[in-house]
Amino acid sequence: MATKSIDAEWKKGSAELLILSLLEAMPRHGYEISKLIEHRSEGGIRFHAASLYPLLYRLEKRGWIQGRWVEKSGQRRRRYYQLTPSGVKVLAAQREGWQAFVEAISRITGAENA
Amino acid sequence: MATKSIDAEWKKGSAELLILSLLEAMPRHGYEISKLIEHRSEGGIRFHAASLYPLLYRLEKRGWIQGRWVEKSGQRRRRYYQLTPSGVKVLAAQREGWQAFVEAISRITGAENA
DNA sequence: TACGATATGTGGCATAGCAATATATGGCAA
DNA sequence: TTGCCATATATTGCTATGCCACATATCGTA
Repeated sequence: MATKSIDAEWKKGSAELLILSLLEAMPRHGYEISKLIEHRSEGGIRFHAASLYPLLYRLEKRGWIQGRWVEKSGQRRRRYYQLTPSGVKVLAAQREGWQAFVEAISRITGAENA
Repeated sequence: MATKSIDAEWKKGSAELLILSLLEAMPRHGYEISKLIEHRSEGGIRFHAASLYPLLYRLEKRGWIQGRWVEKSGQRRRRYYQLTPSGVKVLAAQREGWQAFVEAISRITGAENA
């Protein structure tokens, strides 16, 4: 139970919001993003490489994030992504959308006394 | 904008929670469920027939809901679904899981000052 | 040498949403 | 009487996407 995700299904769709949010403050690379999500959710939400990297390419292709390779001696090359101006706008819209969605779910699942 | 879903992606996975919640108080049929969700979310969340009916079959197959045909003169036959004891337990677990998920998302997307 | 952590990448399968389409009934308007 | 809309359930086929398993590559440590 503790090794499993909170719910694999619910992770879908929220992935973009999570990644864009984490890139808001500073550029980060893929592995860092996956570890951050894992730690902050206390292991509840986990991104697999096979989901994360293709998603990063999609976000970059849409122009929401911009990646650049950083090579430092003593470590494998990393691709750091940062939010583009377009990505900042999308993030704001997604935050609003997420709020609205959570409220809608709340109204539907909790209004059984109506 | 108003004709579009809040976000098609976020609907994924929450579908089961929505349906189980709506069946908690009383048995309902498919079309009724889709209309209820649409109205309570003020059009933000909408279930298409091609998603809803297969989902209802899946839930019934898993033993979480039980359907029965109701035929009344003057209207098309309807299939009313009600929660099974197993479904009640699953609903409780899904409610908890949803809460935990929303909190985890909040921690990840809002902790950029850490 | 061997293993684990870091770091990125991909082929292929399974799931699942949705557009389009179909069937069937009843009410209402042209 | 013909046509259209709302109700109500159902399926086919396309597409998007998550994940298992595997691969590549570097570094530290035992």
